[in-house]
This record gives sequence, structure tokens and C-alpha cells, in this order.
Amino acid sequence: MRSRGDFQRAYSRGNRAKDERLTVVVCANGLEHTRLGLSVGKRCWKSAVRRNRVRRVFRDAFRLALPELPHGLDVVLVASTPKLEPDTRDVLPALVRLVHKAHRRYLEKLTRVQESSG
RNA sequence: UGAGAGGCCUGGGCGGCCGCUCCGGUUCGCCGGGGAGGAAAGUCCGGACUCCGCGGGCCAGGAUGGUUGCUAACGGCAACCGGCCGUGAGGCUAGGGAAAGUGCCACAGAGAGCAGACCGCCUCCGGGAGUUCGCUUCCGGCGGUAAGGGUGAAAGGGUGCGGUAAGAGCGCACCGCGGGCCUGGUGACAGGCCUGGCAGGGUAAACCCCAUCCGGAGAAAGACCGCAUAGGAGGGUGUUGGCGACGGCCCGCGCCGCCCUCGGGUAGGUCGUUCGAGGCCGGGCGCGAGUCCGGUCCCAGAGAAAUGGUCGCCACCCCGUUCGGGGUACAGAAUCCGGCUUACAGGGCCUCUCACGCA
RNA sequence: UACCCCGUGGUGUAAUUGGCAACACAACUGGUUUUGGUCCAGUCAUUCCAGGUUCGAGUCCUGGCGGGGUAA
Repeated sequence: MRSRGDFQRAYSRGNRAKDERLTVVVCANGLEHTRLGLSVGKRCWKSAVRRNRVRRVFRDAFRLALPELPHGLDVVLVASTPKLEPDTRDVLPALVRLVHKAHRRYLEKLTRVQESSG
């Protein structure tokens, strides 16, 4: 994801799931494929090297998890805790679990909206 | 051998699997190549580049401050000079002007800026006591004195000798200081000779004076393309006006409506964007910072922002000492260069000094 | 990316031209009180750090560190 609007749509309409390491925001994007957004602020690490490390681990976990994820979603990964030192083997299963959890909530919300409107 | 001084470099390596980005090729399957730093950092200076500004003057404001050089430029660097520190190698140094003017120097102290007499020392005068009648001592007074004590960060040259009632640049020698001349040096300055006879302390990172420099904004600069909407409505003001953004003022010049409110639009793309005051090698010149010539190389270019994840072996360090386990600095390009400053595990190299020992 | 501002006890603020770092609250100690409160007395500072100028620096200068803010 590379535009400001994509992120704002995910944050306003999407659903979240989090554990002690990362927060996942999920929202349908209307495309064939699933896209990744990363949000690692200075709140997490002041050092740019440490922030890059967190981003790269998240990015690679997303790459490895992509076959197990639903299609047509925007997935934003946010570093939950300050001073996070992530490991791919921990992040990968957590990422899959949280994405499915948030996606399930998202689908439930959509059906509720359709029932109330219809 | 020990203790130091100065400077420079490096800052993990190899491989497997899965990925990212850019360039080139492509039979569209892929293939080949490049891909973080010495500080990319802090944003403290200086430039390049881009746009804005109409020309000049005056006054502000800011910066720098030994000299000579280097440089595109600098508040940087080099060499040299002076001062202070160190046994030394070396280190530090905003280091112009205090007889252009103004301000300040608390407390202490007698006196702190047209200097000054608290204690002390000394002549003289008056009085008391002692006396071996030479004088000694005490008290008071008019004075002299900056040698000694004391205050202070600082007390109007320093040391010694002479001199004197006691003293004093009062005189002399040396040192310091001021002035003049000569020599050397591009210069800062250094050395020498003569002379004065010692005076107007400190502070300019207090105001200030002098010399030199400085137009403003910054890649979110700016250029082009595309798309969409609008090409407006209302009010106020009227040439003795307004605008020409960006410290103020003045003169000249140019333009003609200008200002306020409402309404409308804008978070797309391409370029700028990486070939440059560029790197490496060799040579010439220069003590050096550097510079010139020749050859050679192309060495990140993203844009919610790539340069990664994981595994194995080796190197180094620590725990342990049989197996094994853990760790490997500071730190991540964003228009680009030249510096400065700050951070940095470990490793390597060169030159020099002092002390001790041996030959 | 460019630029601006601020750092003083635990907290919030003062400090004249450079001359003994002050005040309030909090905390602690002691006293008063049967106890607590009130009140009284006392304690609590590397002025963010390192250099420099000066006789003397919270104040002036230089460099750093930390915090906050502004600009599409």
C-alpha cells in the first residue's frame, strides 16, 4: 500500500486484532490480490536501524504467510509495543492467526450492515 | 622493558535456499550487472543548483578577527609568528584596538582610578619617666615616607647596590616597558644599537571603534504534461492611491485598478535526479594544505520510501574449559558537494619522546 | 527537508548591570497535641553536560545532550 487514502480507509473501515507483538488491521481493497502496509513509528524505536529491522521482519513474515491468507485484502501491520525485537518464527504464526481473526470480524460486520440496511 | 606523544587505516569473511529495487539484454521462460556510511547522524558553517527581486543610496542587523597561503567558498585546512602549559615528544590558544569615548571593578581594605597614610618607619615641636648626661623609652601634635605588615583577583615596574632623617628611578647595573634607528623576513615578528627615566591598572566572549564579508527563500526549490471546476457574486476605497512578498527609510523607475468576504479547485504523472569542484593509478611543482598533466573507471537512486529473511562453516571475544552456550561497535542514503562537531566493540600500521637496563 | 523555542531542589516558578541561588507546594526529621490535623523549627541543588572569557558565570561565548513546537 502506497497511498494515504488506502491507509485511511483501512483505519476507518477495517477491523483489528492484536497480541503483545503486533496489531493487524484488515480491510477489503476490491482487488484480486492482498496488499501489505507497514506502520512502525518512532514510538517503537528511536533508532532508524532498529525500526528498519522491525519492518523487514514484518515484511518477510508477510511474504512467507501470503499463500495462507485470504485474497483481496489490505493488511496493515503495526508494531504494538515499544522496544520490540521481533523474530520471524514468532511473527509468522501470529500474523496468520490475527489476520484470520480480524477477517472473520470484518465479514461479521459486513453481514450485520447488510441485514440492518436490508 | 616500562611510561607516554602525534598521525593514519580497517571495522567481519565465504557459501546454500527464499525475496526486494534499479539498469541492460530477452526466444517473455528468464539471464547478466549495480545496490548504505566513515560518520549516511547532529544540521553548526560554506558553496553548487533553482526560483523570486527594478536600479541606486543611507542607516540598521549579522558573522569573522595573529600573519602568509590553499580553496568555488568557508567560521575549514596548512605552514609560520607570539603567549601559556609540559623534563620532553608535544598540547592549548576569539591572538586587532583600552592616549576616540562611555560603563563596570561586589566584599574586604586607609586607599580601586584627577590614587591612598590603618599599623609601621623617620625629622621636628611639646610633655612625662629613666639616665653612666652620649642618650633610651612612653604620650600627644605638624609633617615626611610606598621600603616592611595587613586587605584584595588587582595597590602606579622587578631584583640588587648605592643613597637618605626614614625613604623613594633619587642615582647606577641587569631585566621589563615606551620612543627612535639599523639588519633579516612577503608578513605576523625576531635580533642589535641608541635613548627616555617609568607614565594613562584590568575588562571589548560590556557597549563600542577598526578591517573584511553578507539580497531573500529553499528540492515541500522549480519545470512540463494530464484531469476537474470557476472564468463569478456582494461590499468598501478612489490617483495626495495601491502593487512590485521577504529589516527600515529616501530618491528614481515600471504596472493599473486595488483590498475584504463568500463561492470553486488542489494530496495524479514525468523531469529535476544523480557524471561529479568525482574515484583510482602514474608523473611534475610545493615544507604543506593543495595544484597541474596523462591514463583509466562509472560507483545506490527509493518515493507510506528497496538494499532483506533464514541456515551452515570460518575468524575474534566472553562464560565454560569434555561436549557446548552466548556475543561481534556506532549506526540506515532522500538534490549534490567541501568542512566542522558528536557516537564508535575490536584489530592493524607508521613516526617520535622520557626513564631504566644491557652491548 | 527547512526553521524556531526551552532546560534551576521531587513539582511549579524567581534571581536587577555578572557579585551569598529565592518562594510556594510535596517529602523527611524534631517539637506542640492523648492521637491526627493545624502551627513552629530544620533538612533537601553538580543551576542539562563539557570547555572558555572574567578576580568571580544560573547569567556572557563556543560545542554537545535532551525535550517541545512550526511549515504542504
